[in-house]
Amino acid sequence: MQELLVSSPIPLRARARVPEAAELAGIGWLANLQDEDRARAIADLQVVTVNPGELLCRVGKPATYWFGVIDGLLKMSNDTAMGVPITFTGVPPGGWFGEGTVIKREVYRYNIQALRTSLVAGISVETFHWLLDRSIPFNRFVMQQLNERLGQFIGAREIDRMNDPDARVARSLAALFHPVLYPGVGTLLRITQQELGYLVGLSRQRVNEALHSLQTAGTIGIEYGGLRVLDLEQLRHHGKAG
DNA sequence: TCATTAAATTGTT
DNA sequence: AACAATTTAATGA
Repeated sequence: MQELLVSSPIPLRARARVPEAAELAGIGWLANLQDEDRARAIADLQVVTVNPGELLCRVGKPATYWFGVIDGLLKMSNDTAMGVPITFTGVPPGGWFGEGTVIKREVYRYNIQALRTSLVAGISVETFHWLLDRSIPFNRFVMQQLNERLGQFIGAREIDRMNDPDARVARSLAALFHPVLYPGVGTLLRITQQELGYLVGLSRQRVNEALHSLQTAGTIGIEYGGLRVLDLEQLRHHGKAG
């Protein structure tokens, strides 16, 4: 299995550019804002293409941007004090993260790494706070975001303790298909079996086996370079009693 | 637009 | 981990 290398030829900041109209359309919360607020948000928005293996956030770095995935797939990993990565979460299109640390003006508490070439948008801490101070729709969005993510992290701990690989794959997949946190995903998630292996912590072969088991059960559909959800509730509850 | 080739992804052992 | 089979993307006429 090839290791995901960390490369940084040109700093992300230097590669950032102004987003195109089609890219703005993929940012759901913009539509909630009043015209004036939206204009300011768009004026501050930047996008950057992140290459596979590149780090977007590093633990300990001051939070300067609030990020969202427009296209691609990122991996959020927390390290323990001993440096052993413990929790993994994928961030598919439509997902925004970092609000917790941005609100408190602290340092990032996790690493964010691109699993594949991804297009990531960001607004500055200043604009984030400006919106937080005056826009109720923006506050609603952030609050909902925090609430849903809390539920996900609780679920992630449960997944970590499960020893049935099929259930782990199912529950991790269900998390990626979360309609509120990741509205950009829809019913077809673009992810390879290799990438899913990285997220769940299983070999590609085992992931392949688990996916076929889920497909036979009618829970998902396997497609080239992606997975389609046929029964989200069954995915969510896989491995639960009752 | 179509045919050919290379690259990526999946299926299997 | 290795390999074959399949699907997509890239290339050029």
